[in-house]
Amino acid sequence: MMLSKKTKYGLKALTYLAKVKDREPVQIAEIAKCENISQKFLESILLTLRRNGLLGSKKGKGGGYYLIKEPNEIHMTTVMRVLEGPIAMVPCVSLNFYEKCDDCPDEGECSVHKLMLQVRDSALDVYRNNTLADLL
Amino acid sequence: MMLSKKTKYGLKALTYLAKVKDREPVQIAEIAKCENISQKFLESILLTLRRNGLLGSKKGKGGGYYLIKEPNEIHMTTVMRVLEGPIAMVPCVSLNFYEKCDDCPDEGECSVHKLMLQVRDSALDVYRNNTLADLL
DNA sequence: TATTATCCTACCAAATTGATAGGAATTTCA
DNA sequence: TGAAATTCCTATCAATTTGGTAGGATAATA
Repeated sequence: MMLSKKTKYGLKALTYLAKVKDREPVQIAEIAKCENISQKFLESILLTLRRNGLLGSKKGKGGGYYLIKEPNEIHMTTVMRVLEGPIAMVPCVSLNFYEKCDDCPDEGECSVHKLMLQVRDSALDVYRNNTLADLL
Repeated sequence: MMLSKKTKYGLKALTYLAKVKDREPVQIAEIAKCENISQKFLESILLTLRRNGLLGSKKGKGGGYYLIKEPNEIHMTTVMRVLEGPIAMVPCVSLNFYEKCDDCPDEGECSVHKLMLQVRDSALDVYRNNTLADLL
């Protein structure tokens, strides 16, 4: 149940970009150096953030990555889902990726289900109440 | 960030045992069968639950595992920590297993820290407010 | 003393994670 | 026009974690 480094690094990069004036493109190398992240690994993370509509990019000299929305419009629900996957800790309580447990005959009677439903709701609460702007 | 099967199975087994009359010992085989769990895997899970003071056991004929506390005295904070490990998703916000991130110069300024602190608190809230009895 | 059950250690295959390699595509600018 | 800068993309890899298995040691019962 640890946060993956992918998510950790992705969040740090987003934060870094949120602080940049005028949304100027920032190069991978700069972010990697300042945040102590393996450059190649960060490269792949920024790529998925771009593919999922959170970042824009520009190639060639003076190129790099930049936010395409304002920090207060970037919700942690989105960021977490893109980087870390479903917020629910079991598929049977997932809003977006629901799946029935094949070993569990009755969800209503399942203690795991009952508990994880609460955990999901409380996590969702946090993520919904935080945008990137709130973390600066 | 998925819940491990270890935790899932462990919780199901605890729930199963909580429903047993007079805390009679129940054999691994019975729980495994009723809850659709690999018997050998469940064996190792019950063992760690016993070693961590959540279960008692009895060997030989008529033996098995049983709760040694009442369900309403078994808190989910304990169960989760024993089965799943630290509740915090990053060591730098862990109460019981704190560790400084070596890549992060200032926790107070770290967005990951800020967010995960809230997530930890909200999860802790859920786990503190649930005993095994609440999940029956 | 035979049977029943937990106890314990070691092992294993599959999946995931964090990271690297190396070049293709695109943009800038001299 | 062409060299440099930068993202884009695919493939690969080692280490770790996870879920599960094997096989016998130990203890309790009858």
